Amino acid sequence: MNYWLMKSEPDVFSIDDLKKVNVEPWTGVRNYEARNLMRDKMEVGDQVLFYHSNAKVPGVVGIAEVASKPYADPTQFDEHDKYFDPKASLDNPRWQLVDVRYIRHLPDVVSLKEIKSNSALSDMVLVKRSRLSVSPVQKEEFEEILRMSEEK
DNA sequence: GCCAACGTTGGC
DNA sequence: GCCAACGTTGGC
Repeated sequence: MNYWLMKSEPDVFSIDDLKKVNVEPWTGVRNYEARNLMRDKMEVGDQVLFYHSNAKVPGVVGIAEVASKPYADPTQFDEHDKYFDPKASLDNPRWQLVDVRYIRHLPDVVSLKEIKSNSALSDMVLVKRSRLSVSPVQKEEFEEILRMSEEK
């Protein structure tokens, strides 16, 4: 069992949107490191911290899980899609994704500010590599964030 | 809306 | 292979 943090802009796709659809293909990742994590490291059932970026209060808002094996991101082949990639082909796709399934909202948002001020979380990849949209999380970090939310 | 950080592209 | 130019992310 692995743990991850995945960012989404709530104006584009929020935790409420995920709850409505239940399962969502995580389209649009165009960063090789994030892709490699989804392609090579994620397993069905892995737990995901759902993070709102570019939000009024950036932070972790819910829990999701990895719901599929990796497969080619279909938006890379669609020339009308904003994520179209002319260098990708059906024979040789560049971008892989996984499906993500809604589990639950956290009782309270755990903000980036709170995460940064918790010394137990100072090694989080989220903190150290702020622009990476898919990042690994330690089990202890995952549990600490749940605890912070429940304690509010 | 600004802008720092940083990843990507492409000329050489 | 270097690196300047450019584009994107995401906090503030």
